[in-house]
Amino acid sequence: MGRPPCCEKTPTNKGPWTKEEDDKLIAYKKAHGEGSWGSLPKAVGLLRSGKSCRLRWINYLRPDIKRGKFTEQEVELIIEFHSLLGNKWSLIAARLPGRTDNDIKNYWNTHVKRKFLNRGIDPLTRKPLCQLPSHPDFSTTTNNAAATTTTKTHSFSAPITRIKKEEILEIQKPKLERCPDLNLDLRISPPYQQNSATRICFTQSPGLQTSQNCNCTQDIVANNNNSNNATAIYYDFLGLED
DNA sequence: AATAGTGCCAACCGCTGGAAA
DNA sequence: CTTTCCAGCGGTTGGCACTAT
Repeated sequence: MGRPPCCEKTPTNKGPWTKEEDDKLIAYKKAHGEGSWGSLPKAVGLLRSGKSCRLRWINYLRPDIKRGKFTEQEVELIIEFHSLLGNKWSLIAARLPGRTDNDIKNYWNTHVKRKFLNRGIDPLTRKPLCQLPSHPDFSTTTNNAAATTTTKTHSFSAPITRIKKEEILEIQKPKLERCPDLNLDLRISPPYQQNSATRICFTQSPGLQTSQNCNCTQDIVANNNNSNNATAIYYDFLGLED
């Protein structure tokens, strides 16, 4: 019953790839392009699983892979996209040409994450560690209702808390003081708006030049002149507005 | 020079969702 | 509808390279 396997299950090699294995895989991909990873090892003559071949190709052998250190610009983008997308490494990688999800994940875990932790900031929530339930100091900060509420709803509605770019870059310098007096809530879903006429301006999302592409300001003026109460709300997705 | 500690990254593991039978 | 396979993804690990003592 069910779908038959596309290929035989044979014992496979594990561990680091040899030059010969790489060459075989590259030659096959050059000749055949995209194909079934399941049947590829047998076709190529490799004692590897299709999964292993796919990983090796995507993370290392692909011709468009960019190797070497991440530039400052790339690091900024990673931080920005991570604040927006979370640990969706493949989505972040799709926005950084030549970089793989594995690369980005490794870079995040070995560089950026530690820098957040050094500053006493939870890398995932951007909240001070002392405000997290698992933190020893948490009980001392939970005396008010706001502190005890764990918000799982993410919204772009203002007021959005901002992490300034300088703030993030500053993370590279380890500091001793912890739990800075910052509200670092991340809000990433469209807001609920009672007023259906309210519009959202997305032009401050990465890659768009606000001044060139956004005409919300003019619209507001026009709408106000027409006295129909419509408003445009600006959301800085990543809280990085200077 | 030897050893221990740390950082980095390639590769593996396990899970999930979609497609096929 | 159920079962199975496969591709893709995120988390984790093993081992090499480098640095500090």
